[in-house]
Amino acid sequence: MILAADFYLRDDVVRISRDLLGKVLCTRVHGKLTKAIITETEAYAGVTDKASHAYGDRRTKRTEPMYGPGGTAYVYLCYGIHHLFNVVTNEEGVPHAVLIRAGNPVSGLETMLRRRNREKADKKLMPGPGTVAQALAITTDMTGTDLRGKKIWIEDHGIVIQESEISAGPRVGVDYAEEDAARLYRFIVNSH
DNA sequence: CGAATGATATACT
DNA sequence: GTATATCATTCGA
Repeated sequence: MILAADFYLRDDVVRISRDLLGKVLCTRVHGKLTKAIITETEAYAGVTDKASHAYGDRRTKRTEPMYGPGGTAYVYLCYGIHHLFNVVTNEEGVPHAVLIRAGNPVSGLETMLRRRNREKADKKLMPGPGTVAQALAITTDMTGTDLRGKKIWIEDHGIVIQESEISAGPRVGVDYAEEDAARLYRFIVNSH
């Protein structure tokens, strides 16, 4: 079943990041259906978080989707090469988001392998946020679209991740964020 | 370890 | 309008 709006509209982005572990991210691009279970996430807590693009209420054309209602996609190009996919949370006007950092294939494996230019499904299939987006063909033209659309959506397969299987840690690649860089906003499912 | 690579934000003219 | 610094990274040595 597809995740309902009230899942995204809650006001605790850190809690939503943790709850997204075990959910299934799905895309249908060029007629190809691909699904991946989410195994790693990071929370970005809006205007007060120095690691967030929306820190200091910097509302620009790029960050605009984060100001939309929870359940919207925020995709942008990083380092000129990689598309990074985020789930917008909280009510409209509050720019909270969750970065999807890693996943495991559920279906459409052949398509993902081809997109990633790999032979076998190994640990290098989706080890980071850029590669997840590449495997699922997520691009910036999906930014601002609803996560219950025809091209991209998130399903709940009833998979329950126990607290004991989750590790929390500091976020990656945000050294510039000073004291906010140390926050435990990253969640990983063990057995990666 | 370090190059690749381009959109975007910001600070100029 | 034009210029330039800066990235929520990846891959191959």
